[in-house]
Order: sequence, then structure tokens, then C-alpha cells
Amino acid sequence: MKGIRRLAQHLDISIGTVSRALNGKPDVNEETRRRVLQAAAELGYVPNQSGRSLRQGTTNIIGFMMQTGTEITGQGDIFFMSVFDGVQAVFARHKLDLVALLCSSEEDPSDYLRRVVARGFADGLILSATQRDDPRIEFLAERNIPFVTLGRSLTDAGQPWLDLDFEGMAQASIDRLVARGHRRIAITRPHDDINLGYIFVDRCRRALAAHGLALDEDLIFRSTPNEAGGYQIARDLLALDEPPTAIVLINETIAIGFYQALSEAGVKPGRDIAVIGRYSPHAHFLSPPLTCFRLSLRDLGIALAETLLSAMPAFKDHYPQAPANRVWQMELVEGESDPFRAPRR
Amino acid sequence: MKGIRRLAQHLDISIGTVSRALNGKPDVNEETRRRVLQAAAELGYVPNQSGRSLRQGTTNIIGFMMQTGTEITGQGDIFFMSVFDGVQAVFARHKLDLVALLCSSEEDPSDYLRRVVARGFADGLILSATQRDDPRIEFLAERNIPFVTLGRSLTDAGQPWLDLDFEGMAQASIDRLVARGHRRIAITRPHDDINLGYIFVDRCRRALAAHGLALDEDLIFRSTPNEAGGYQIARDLLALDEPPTAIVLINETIAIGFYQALSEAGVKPGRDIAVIGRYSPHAHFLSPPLTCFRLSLRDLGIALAETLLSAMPAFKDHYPQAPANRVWQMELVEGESDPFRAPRR
DNA sequence: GTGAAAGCGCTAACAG
DNA sequence: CTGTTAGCGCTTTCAC
Repeated sequence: MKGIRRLAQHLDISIGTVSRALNGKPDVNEETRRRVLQAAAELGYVPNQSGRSLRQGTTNIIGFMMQTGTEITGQGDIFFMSVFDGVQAVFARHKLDLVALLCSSEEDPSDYLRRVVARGFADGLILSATQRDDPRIEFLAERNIPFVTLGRSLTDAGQPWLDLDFEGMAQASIDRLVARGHRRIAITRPHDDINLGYIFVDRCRRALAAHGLALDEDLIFRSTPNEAGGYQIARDLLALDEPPTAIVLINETIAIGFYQALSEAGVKPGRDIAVIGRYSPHAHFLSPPLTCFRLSLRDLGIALAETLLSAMPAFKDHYPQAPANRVWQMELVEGESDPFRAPRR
Repeated sequence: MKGIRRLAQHLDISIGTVSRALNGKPDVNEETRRRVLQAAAELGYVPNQSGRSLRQGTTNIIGFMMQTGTEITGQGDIFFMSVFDGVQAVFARHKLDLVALLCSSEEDPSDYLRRVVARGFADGLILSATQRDDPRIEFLAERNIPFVTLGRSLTDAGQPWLDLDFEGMAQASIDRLVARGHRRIAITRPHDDINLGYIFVDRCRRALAAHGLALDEDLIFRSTPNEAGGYQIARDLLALDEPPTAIVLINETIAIGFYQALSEAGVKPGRDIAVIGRYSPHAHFLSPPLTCFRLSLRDLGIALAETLLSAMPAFKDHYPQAPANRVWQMELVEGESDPFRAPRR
């Protein structure tokens, strides 16, 4: 004898009553409920999730889909761990469990998602690394699976999303660099079709135009989101006939390689070239400290969770005011990598 | 009508036959099987996991348990992402799915694990960040849940484990530094009770003793496994009356902060102090390049998966030769941070 | 080679 | 307030 049946037998009451007692149904004698809860604790009883899911059609699991190839997302363990921590803080209130759904780099993300959904694995989903055109979005929307994306996409099915404020970062970076005397400003973009790259480049272009400047196509550097990518950017940049005097780096990790390649060439950030990037734990520890845009990843996770829950019928009442779409502000942390520029010559 | 029933109706055969056809049972007419598979593909049928689990008592899911607080694990940016990718490469062969079980920093890991197990969530588990005494190990062993740990522990239930060769790293580092003229050698250890810290410190002590040297307790620096921890170590170290001439860093991430604090004090790695650390993508991009110990994280993941599967009755036949316990070699990458030491005075 | 039917553990509807 | 029972989707006997 196993499971709820065993518990019921142990208490000499019916399994129905045990179930109701455990699930906090009102029509249970308080004394009975107390006995059930105590016995459950003693016997270490926890309801079998498969049985429960099969009956209720819900799993109490929220899946956070991510790709495991390191060069794909551009985010590392730390980024996601921090976000997860915030997400969980919210889910814990509702006894929802967060699991990371790990799509191998060898599998097509859409196929993977299809499998996850068909299996009835999760009650809701969080998608990260949204692509410019992202078939996953349509797929989930068609099936009425509650989900939220971390990142926007041209694929719009009216889904809720949260995204970092890359426009704000672009605008502020360009304005700041221009104000500091720069006219020839480079930017970077991801090597793949992740949506944020488009947003960032577009806004940089417009911000420059507002200052009467054009974005030189040769000053848009594509790179993989890692140290090696940053290194390569610096090498390419220094090889130009007329290098830029400033650059805005879109990824966190590329700063290290970028600094190193400059250093090898005897070029010093802050003195010979202005650099603005994204905050990461090592940004402070570069020399000179990187001027960068920071955000609270944990708070982002919290917002992500609340937005998702507000899209789920079972929880929406708890989060009536959660915004369905939102760009997440980043805060400028002043470093020493982009001082005012000494007038040339 | 849903699920397998719908598929059966569509084909006008019984659900039993559909099930057998889909699951590759031998007693099915090949023509029938072909029709079933085709219809399944057309209708996008995927068996419901809850129904299947309930019936079979197995989920085809392997859980990789990890803690989500960022200061906990002590691994670099992309440590887990890379390991996951290797694990999945193996699991894909057996149609097993890997999910990361994310224990919030606010929850006790043992409680979390208990819940996961009781729910029948996964067929097997991988535990990371094993503590010196780790109750999770006993818990799983008692219940006969197949699992493998990434990391050893004093808690020994005969479980399979894989661990990095911290002894080898300790021994090689000490030998190398001594050979290069160092007598006063510092080491670092994690701030918490993770098991690897004990292994590392013990072996360093013995390696030094073999050279007739004592490990000075003041030269064992505890730190959180992040940039700030490394920064603090360097500050503390430089404040000593008699600073060490060399140091071995146990974590990947601390090198950056460590280098920075040295730099601020005008102390140059490789010239004024020898440094040996762990490889991470930025190790090359430090100046001077860090001499460090590297391993293939993806291969580690593959080995981890194979070791787990060899402990699972359903798969053990495929992996007869997988070692149940194994320290994973790391390879020394020569940088320029620990040259031969100019004799003093 | 196929169909019919039992039953995995659980919750919810219903009867008392 | 409690017991009884149907049935969630699936796999696996057991007949035929």
C-alpha cells in the first residue's frame, strides 16, 4: 500500500477525506485535518505529482526555457541564477516550482518546446533569448499556454514580455559620448539574430542622427558574446584607418577581452578611447573601471514572475496591476572609461 | 477526445495497439506501426507525461540540482551551462530530458530535495556543490534513487561521484611554485563548507610538508567565490607584515578581483607575486595571462551522465565500463603569472 | 497481431 | 462532515 491510500488506512478514514484535508478544503472537521496533517508529516507523505497532474491537468511547475550552448544566449550562469532567485521568491508564495528547461545546443528550440508542451510538463513558461522572429511565441500563443518572454520579438501574438531597456541604454550612451566630445562612435551587436541587437543598433542610429551624426556601418562590430568576441572587436577596431574614439559594448562579457586587446596594443580605455558597457561583477575590477549600465537581476526575476502569473487564470487575481509589457530600466554606473575628451590637436 | 484515444479513433484501431506501435513493441504489424507513426507525426501527438509516469512509475527526466543564490556555487560564468551541454549529449541518446532543479537560496536544500523525490519528479538526480557533510546523499541512498554527485563528501553511502582533481591541482601547484623558488606560499579556500575546500587545503599542506615547508595558517585565505572575494584576498595579503611570494587560487572568478587589487597597489602578478588559478574564459585575457588549471566542462558533463546512467538499472547495460568514482584531471595551462623567481637580495 | 480492460495515485462530484 | 466512486492518459496484461 502506497501514497494517499496508505495514509488513509493508517488513519482509518477514507482517501477522499485525506485529500480534502491536505488540500485545505473547507468542509473538513478541524480535528480530522489536524490528525491528517500530523500523520502526513510523520510518514513523510507528499502527493505524487503525476497522479495529481493527471487528475487536475496542472503541474504546479513553471518552466524557464534556456539554451545550454554557451555561445548562444550571451548570458552565463550568474545572470540566470540571479534572475531565477527573484522568480522563485514569487513562485514560492504560490507553491509553484521553477525548473530550468535545458534545450541542448544540438536541438532545435521550437522542437524542444513542442515536446515540453505536448507532454504537459509545465503550467506556464518563461522564454529567454527571444529571436527577432521567434516561432516559439506563435506556438505557445496558439495553444493558449500562459507564458512571458524575457526579450521582445517581431513575432507578436500579444504575449506579455519584459525586456531590458536597450533603447534607453543606446540613447543615454550616445548622448553621453557626444556630450563628451565624441563624433566617431562605434557600437557592437550580437552575432546572431537575437532581437535586442536590432533594437540597440536602431536606436543608436537614431540617437546619433539627432546629433547630426551618421552611424558608420564599418563601426558596427558583430561578435560572439564572450571574451574572445570582445578581443576580436578591439583588434578589428584598431586596424581601421580611422578608428572610432568611443565604443558602446552591448554584452557584459566582451569588456574583458576588449580591454585586453587594447592593452596589448598600448591603447588605454578612458584615455585613448571611451568605452561604455554593461555591468557585470567584474566591471568594477577592470582598469579603469568600466562605465556601464546595471540592473537588479533579482528584481527583474520578480517582475518576470509576476507578469507571468498575471497571465495565468489561476493567479491573475493576485496580480491585477502587473504590467504585461515593460522595458526594464538600467542604471548608469559611472566608471572612468569614458571621461570628457580632450579636444583633438 | 484527446491524446492517444483521439489518435486511435483517427486510425480506427485500439489504443493498446497505438501504444505498442509507438513504443516499439515487437508484436505489431509493420504496416500498422507505419500508419500509427505517420498519424502521430501528422497530428503532432506526444504522449502525456503524467499519464505515462503514473502508469510506468518513471518520468524520463533527470534532475540536476543546484542552488540559485549566486554566491553559493563558486563556479564561473558558464560552468554549468557547459556541463549541461555535455550531460545532454548523452541523455539525448536515451530520450531522457535534463532539467535543472533550482533550489532557492531561501530554502533548505534537503527539504527541497525531499519534495522533489516524493513527488516522483525525476528518475535520477545529479547533485552539485556537495558539502563536507551532506545529508542529501544519505537521503537519496536510503530511498534507492539513482544519483551521482559532482563533488565528493565525507557522507559516503557508496554513491557514485565525479570530482575535479583538486589533489592533483594542489600537488602540482605547490611543486611547481617550490621548484620556482617559492617558500612562502598562500592558498585560498571557499568561505563555506563545500567539500573541495578541505581536500584542497589538506593536500596543499601535505605537498608543502614533502618539501619541508609548513602551511602557515595566516596564509590560508577564505573568500566568497567571486570577484569581490578575490579583491579582498589581495588586500588582506598585501597588508601582512610578511606577504607570501606566491598564491594558489581555488576558484575561477576570484582571479579578476585579485589582479585588480594587486594592480591598485602597484604589485604585478608574475613579477612581484606568483599566481596560479583555475581556467575560465577570461584567464587568457588577464595581464599577465594566468597560469591555470583547465578541464573540458563538456566532457565532464558527458562523464557525469554516463556515470549516472550506469547506476540506473534501465540503462546500466549500455555503460558497463563507466567508472563509479573518478577524479577528473585538470590540465595545466602555462601563463606568465608564475615565472621562475629571481633569487632574493 | 489486435482489442478489451485493469489500474497507476490522485481529486472532485455526489450521495449520504 | 465523510465515504464512495469515476476517471484523468497511458501502458500492460490477458484473451482471442
